Amino acid sequence: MGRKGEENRQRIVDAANTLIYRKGFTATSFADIAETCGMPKGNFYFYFRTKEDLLDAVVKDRMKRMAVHLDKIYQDFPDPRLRLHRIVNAPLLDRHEVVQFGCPIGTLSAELGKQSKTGINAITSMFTVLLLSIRHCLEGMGLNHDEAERQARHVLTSLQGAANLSHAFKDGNWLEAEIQSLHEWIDAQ
Amino acid sequence: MGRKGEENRQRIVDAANTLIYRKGFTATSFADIAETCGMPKGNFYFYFRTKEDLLDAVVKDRMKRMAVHLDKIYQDFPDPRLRLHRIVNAPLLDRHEVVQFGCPIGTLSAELGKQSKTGINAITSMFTVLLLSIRHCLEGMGLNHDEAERQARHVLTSLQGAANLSHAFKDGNWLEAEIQSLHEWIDAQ
DNA sequence: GTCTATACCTTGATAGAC
DNA sequence: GTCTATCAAGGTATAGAC
Repeated sequence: MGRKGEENRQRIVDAANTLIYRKGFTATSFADIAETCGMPKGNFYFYFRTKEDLLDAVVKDRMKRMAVHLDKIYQDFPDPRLRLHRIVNAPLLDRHEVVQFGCPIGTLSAELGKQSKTGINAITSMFTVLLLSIRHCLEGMGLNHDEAERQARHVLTSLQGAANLSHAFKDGNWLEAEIQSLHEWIDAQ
Repeated sequence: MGRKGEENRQRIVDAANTLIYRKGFTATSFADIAETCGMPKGNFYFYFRTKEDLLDAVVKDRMKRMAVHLDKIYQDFPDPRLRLHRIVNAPLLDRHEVVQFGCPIGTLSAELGKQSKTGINAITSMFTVLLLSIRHCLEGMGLNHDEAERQARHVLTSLQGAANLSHAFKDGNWLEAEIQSLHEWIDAQ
């Protein structure tokens, strides 16, 4: 596939990514995606064999973007405590979108987890990467392995719950309050 | 509508309730529901004008069941601390289902919140009822109004996050560990 | 590689016999 | 009230011209 082909493929993935986030996977149709990226839907089958294949590509793309984001934090913040502050603060950077459409990882995994779609393993691995990053920071701050794992799970749980309730109530204060608590807790460690 | 009619209506609501929980609202079709409750789908339109009307009935039914459940806890446990223990423990009673299909309130509100379905307000009110119950317990335990609200939100956030991650990872330990922490926290208040 | 046209199925919803 | 038959619309996926 040439350069032009790669570009088109990426345009499809980007449009699908946005729409799946905003409407959900089942509720997103090829017609929607075609309209958003300005391509006839017949073209999709040149790049992806099925709708699920497109979903896999979208999840891989999200995974890649998250890895880039985490890498940047790792480079910019060598200190594990400051690093952790940045990681838990990330949802607030997209506060408005989280209120409107929920957590991009959480809402998709919730939908795919009900059915037994293949994409569920991939999206869950995004949670795993986040968990490992958080645990690594906590270990760097002096917590032993078991305690770091325990607390990292608690941090991820809080973020996930706060994103969900912010979305349900359409109120960013849930997210803000919970992340504020996390910042204070980090400084107390 | 006579007794027989009420029965049939309830059978439809029950089947829809189960399927919407297991597959999601969009992914649940009238054909699915008809097969589950053993009625031709043509009948549904005698009881409900649209699929959204049926959704509203399902949410109202869930709301009613939760109210009954909470009432029972209120009668059986006059002490606010014991009461709160029971409330936060509730998800563990359906542990297996939560792992398979997620939180019945959280996953549905996540789906409906993305679209602007009318049912979103009703399902969110289930969170509100839970929040008020938790806050009421905390006030009964001596916390002042603001602090009780703050902590009640934190409790609900933890439960919601734990249910989501249990579902995503298909691992009930997330739920168990978080609820265990909540029990310990309650006893420390 | 890209596009149009369309096959084929399932969806929510309706009509009308009984 | 209950059922069968069917509708129009929209879904994924395919065929084939260019």
